[in-house]
Amino acid sequence: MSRSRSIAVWPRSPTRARQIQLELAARVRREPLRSTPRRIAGLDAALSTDGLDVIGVAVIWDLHDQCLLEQAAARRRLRFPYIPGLLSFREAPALLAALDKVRHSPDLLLCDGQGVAHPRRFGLACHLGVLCDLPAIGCAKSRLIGQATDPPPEPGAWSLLLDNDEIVGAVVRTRAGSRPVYVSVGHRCTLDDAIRVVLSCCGGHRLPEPTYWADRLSRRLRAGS
DNA sequence: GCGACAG
DNA sequence: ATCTTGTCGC
Repeated sequence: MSRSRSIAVWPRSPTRARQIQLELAARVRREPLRSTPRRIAGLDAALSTDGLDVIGVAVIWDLHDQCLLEQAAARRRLRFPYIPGLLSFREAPALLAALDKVRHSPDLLLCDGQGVAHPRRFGLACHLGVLCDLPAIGCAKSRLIGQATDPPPEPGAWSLLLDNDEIVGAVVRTRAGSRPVYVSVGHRCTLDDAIRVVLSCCGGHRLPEPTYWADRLSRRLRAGS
């Protein structure tokens, strides 16, 4: 029961990977969310202790009841090096495999990485969103591209992330006293939707609950192997 | 050539 | 991501 289409391609060379990004970037849709998402999939990855595998984790967070419904993980051999701008070719295979193991179908994907706040407007969240044909949001812990002023110190405050004159995302303060997070559209939603969703599931942590729990589980699994 | 650079 | 001790702050 694969949730992603069979259009996935996993190149070995950086050049081919960038070419694929340019092709798939044309499929990214920035449009209003059709309905309020309830089941949010939180995605994150960790490396195995030996550094040979990627451990992908997918958790399902119920935004209505504010609780964790399910969690799943998948381990895949690393087949691509880490190169800024090409992160998805390294983590996506394991994340998609983890997503396929989850029983509750998610309404939206919340990823630990960028969406369109990317050199070719195709970060991890766009890649996963397009392959699964689901609304997706990128919520990264640091910046890849773009400039922004520091958002005010109050939780909920944010400032636009600009790449020249283009709006590529927002720098959002999810918690007082903590560094802000970088939010951007992954697929099938607007930047306002993305900011709203991220803020709606931030329960006291810097990271939104879905991503927070996925991160926690991935580290736990790493420690146990 | 130099600096930047998700995880 | 991962490696790592102490240390500043609430």
